[in-house]
Amino acid sequence: MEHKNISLADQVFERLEADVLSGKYERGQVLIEMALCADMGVSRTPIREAAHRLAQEHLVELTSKGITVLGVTDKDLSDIYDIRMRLEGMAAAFAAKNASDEQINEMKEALDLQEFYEGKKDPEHIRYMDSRFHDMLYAAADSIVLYDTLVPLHRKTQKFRKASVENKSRAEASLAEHRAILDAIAAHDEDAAEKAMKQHVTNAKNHITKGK
Amino acid sequence: MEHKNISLADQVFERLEADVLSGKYERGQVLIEMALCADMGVSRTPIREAAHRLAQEHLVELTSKGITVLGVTDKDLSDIYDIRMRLEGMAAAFAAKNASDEQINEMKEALDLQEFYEGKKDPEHIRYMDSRFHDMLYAAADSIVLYDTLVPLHRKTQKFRKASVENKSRAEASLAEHRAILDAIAAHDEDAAEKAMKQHVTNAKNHITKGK
DNA sequence: CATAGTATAATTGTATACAATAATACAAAG
DNA sequence: CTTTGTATTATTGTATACAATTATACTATG
Repeated sequence: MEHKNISLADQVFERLEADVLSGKYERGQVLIEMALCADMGVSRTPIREAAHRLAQEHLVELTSKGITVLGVTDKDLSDIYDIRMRLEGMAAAFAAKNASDEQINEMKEALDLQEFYEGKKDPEHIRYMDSRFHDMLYAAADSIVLYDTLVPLHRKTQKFRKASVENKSRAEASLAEHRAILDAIAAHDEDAAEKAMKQHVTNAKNHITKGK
Repeated sequence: MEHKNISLADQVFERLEADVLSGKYERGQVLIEMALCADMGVSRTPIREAAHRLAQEHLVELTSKGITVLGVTDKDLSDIYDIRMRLEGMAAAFAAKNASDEQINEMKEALDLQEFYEGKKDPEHIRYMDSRFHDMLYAAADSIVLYDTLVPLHRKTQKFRKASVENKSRAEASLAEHRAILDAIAAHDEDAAEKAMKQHVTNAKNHITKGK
């Protein structure tokens, strides 16, 4: 892998976002800039930059007391899936229209890898390949606005997807749904792609919010 | 009006965003932090914070050369309306479900004012009341995620709405569409609200992208 | 004991100084 | 004339110093 010149601020942002999304910091907890500086071994500047970006995504709130953790509530999660139901369908339709043969092949490889890791019962990699498929699909849709809108929403659901990838039957169904979506995209059938994706996100939501 | 304790960074962000969206800075133009400091009479810290927030919204790009203006392209605009078609419909449905009587009354007052300003041929206020109606509807939908997703998209279309509010027949049609949406919300008819909103955004897109 | 007031401390907001990197101009060599 | 190497400059990234605001603890007073 290539190492890009990633700024400290970017690194802090990723780590802080991951810690909020993973639940390491719980809702209501107040983080202090200086304490984070000591934890991460950087000055306040990159910490502040990251905190402000998190605030823009409503994952934290900045007050005179410090950085209050908000995280993702059950209501947020439900709303995110409702939004994704509509927008991922749109993205799939766009991808069906615009995807190049190369992009389709790359997505197919991602799904083959997903199948491989399911055989090895490797949840970490399964989740990664799942994210990768969606990310590649967003890219194939060829819409910066759609990409910027969907990626943060998708990331916010990550900790909740853990249970799904560890559940064999849901993981298998998810793979089959991905293949159906890709088939429609490969056939450049926009309607079919949109419907298949809508069904996929609906199923994912039902599985994740079950019992909540 | 109450004066909230708005930081310099917030002020710089609003001004910079407005200048990018209004076209004062054109696409490709490179802004330098120090030059902006001199323009606005503040230090680099708030300028940097604002620039990074703009970068997160893809309105600018940060490189070693400076702050490159991206703005909103025609393709972006088209995609934004496609997204809004789906999500504003969702917001209207949510609002039909959740809006309080007080919120419905407030929206009605906003539409009455919109009608008043159309009579006075005051485009600036027409546009403001239009934004206000949509913003109140987002709030009535009672979904932070939806709100955070839609508000930036709505703001990005602002400079393109200028022509619409100055066109008498479109402005009148827009008001009638708003009233139809509000009627459905007041009746708590989710499907009707969604359909009415979808039609409204579709019409708005058709009017704005006409000839592009 | 409750409450108001005040001094202190903690925290963020802002400005500036310093470091690292990347762009640019220019000169020298082929 | 082109190209390559180098010195200089311009620009952002980062750390730190300072200011302003807000929270907190404590004391005096009723």
